[in-house]
Amino acid sequence: MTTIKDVAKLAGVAVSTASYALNGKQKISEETRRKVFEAAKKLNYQKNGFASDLKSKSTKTIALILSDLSGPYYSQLIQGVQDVSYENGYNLVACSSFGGYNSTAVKFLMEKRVDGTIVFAHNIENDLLVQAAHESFPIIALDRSIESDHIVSIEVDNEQGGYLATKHLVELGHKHIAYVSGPVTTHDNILRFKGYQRALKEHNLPYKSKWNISGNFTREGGYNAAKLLISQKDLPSAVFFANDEMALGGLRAFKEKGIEVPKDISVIGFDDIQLAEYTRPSLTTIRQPKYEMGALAAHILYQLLKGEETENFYKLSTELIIRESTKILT
Amino acid sequence: MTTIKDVAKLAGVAVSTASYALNGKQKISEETRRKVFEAAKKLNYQKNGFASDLKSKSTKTIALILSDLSGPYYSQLIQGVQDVSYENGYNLVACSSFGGYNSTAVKFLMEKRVDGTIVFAHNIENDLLVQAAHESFPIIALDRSIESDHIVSIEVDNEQGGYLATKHLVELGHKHIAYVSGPVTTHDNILRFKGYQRALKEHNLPYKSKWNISGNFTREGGYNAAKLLISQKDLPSAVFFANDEMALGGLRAFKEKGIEVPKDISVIGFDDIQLAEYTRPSLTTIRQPKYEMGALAAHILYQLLKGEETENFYKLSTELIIRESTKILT
DNA sequence: CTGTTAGCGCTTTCAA
DNA sequence: TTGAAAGCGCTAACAG
Repeated sequence: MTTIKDVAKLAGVAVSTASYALNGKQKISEETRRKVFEAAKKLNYQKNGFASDLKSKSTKTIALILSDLSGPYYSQLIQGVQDVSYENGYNLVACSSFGGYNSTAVKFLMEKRVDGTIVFAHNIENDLLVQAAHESFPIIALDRSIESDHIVSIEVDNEQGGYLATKHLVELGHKHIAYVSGPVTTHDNILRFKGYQRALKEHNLPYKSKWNISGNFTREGGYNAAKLLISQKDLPSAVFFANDEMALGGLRAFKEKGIEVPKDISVIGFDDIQLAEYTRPSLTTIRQPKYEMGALAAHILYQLLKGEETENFYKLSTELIIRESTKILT
Repeated sequence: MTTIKDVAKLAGVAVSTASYALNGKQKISEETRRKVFEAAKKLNYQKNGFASDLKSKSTKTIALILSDLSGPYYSQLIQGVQDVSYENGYNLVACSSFGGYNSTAVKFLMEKRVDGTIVFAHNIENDLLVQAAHESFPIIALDRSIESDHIVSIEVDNEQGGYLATKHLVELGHKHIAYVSGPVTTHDNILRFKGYQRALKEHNLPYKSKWNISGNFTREGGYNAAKLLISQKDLPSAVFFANDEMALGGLRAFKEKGIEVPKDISVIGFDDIQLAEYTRPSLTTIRQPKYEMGALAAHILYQLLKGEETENFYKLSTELIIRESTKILT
């Protein structure tokens, strides 16, 4: 590997001069600059990133930590982060927290290989984030609330989303509304369920636990939950699936049993994944502002990096997207 | 920031001892190790990744460079890379080549911030890769063929895919088969088109240039191409869209004009994107082995990193996926 | 088993 | 405008 030393030697200047020239500092004469660049080119010199980072104590890059790099779910979020990063002249790398303590994510968090990070990965514990955060290493935590210095959390208002979904069904005249939940201990699920209950209560509708079925946030789980609902007789007139994946499974189960959506039963999901638009019938759902979330996260991170003050908690609203899977109860 | 020096001082040992202890080297006594860890914990010590990389000349991480980090298209590819990386105990970061010469990707390529890289981004030129590649920095180039030391290319057999698609249509009895192409200069498009022509020739079917329409690889382009085909009268009985996105646009155009797929016209795509399964009718297409491509790329990269020999060129086969959008010509 | 020390490749202060 | 030299935080060779 050729180093800056080699370049300096070939150009017949001092290392410092070579460094100044290569980095475009003003104080170097045209002549010298040219010589240095020539030498660099001849040797196919490529700077060693670590060495310069080590010295300058800044990498001009941030990391986006996701629990699954390959999830299409993150697409818009990434887009938001990317756009804002680009505007700010920062570099962005994405890494996965797959593998827990041995994951790339944890390595990046603990070894400060970047200037700051945005974390959207539930398999990383709060403690670890608290430990990793530092004045010179701010962290933006998505979809969790965490109170600590140098950490800002951004959450989607899941409670409001749950409320919105349920209210939509109620306003269509539905009085018997089932809730297919995600893993019961999940933060997201708990809040969506709270919103569901609040809407019921506000409209004086009773909550029936037999209509609260667990679906594990998976397509399969939603399928099974719908099957269970059907086998219970006394089918509700509407079902709120706590995410779209489960709703997809539910749609399939209803179709298999000859129950027509939305004629016989209304279905609403949560997330607005890409597929929601393409199912038959297309899926009414609650849209999470994912792009905005990513953009906001990046924006705040860059403020922090500039030493500016910010709130340490943000909440984003959801939006009801009405498609074909819900209709007025006749 | 607390450094290893601070830890050593607090523990009352030398830096080297602290380093050995922290890195789990054998030669340190239990007692000393304990002292060091205690001190590290008390100071919330976190190692500086660059410094150690600089010294050890290895990062144990590779980069996956994509032209668009947020594209759902890459999902399976990433999965393949990730799985194999995990098995090999390497870290993986993904970065985008968006922004050309100022992109994160180029920074990582030129500044050797990782041990090696897999590139799937057409906006990075061959020259740059050739320049960046080095014995200690192997590069795997996907979907392009490039001949240079320390670079291995992996391609999907686009020609064979084009042939397969066309042959499928021919075998269903179609004699009038249009080709909706991507940008005409694209490597991918050229090869798919070649395959199309080979299949025609092999079955003694004439090639008609009026049935070769450009669609730019976009949904919109496919839509327009289909419209054009329709307005030309003399509609072919089958259309091969050089990718699924265009086929989606085509499907919409046909539906709008009351032309039924596959009754009136057969449609085949290329890629097997996730949506292909969900359109009405679902889309017959050519699947690219994306997971395999990612896994193979990573596998080869790790071989190279271990100093083993490999081929410098690999070609992967495609597969015909028959769904509803093609049928026997009656 | 532990300590001393050189040095990875770079940036930047200071002096010329 | 240029050069000499210090030192970022760490690892590892070597000596004890």
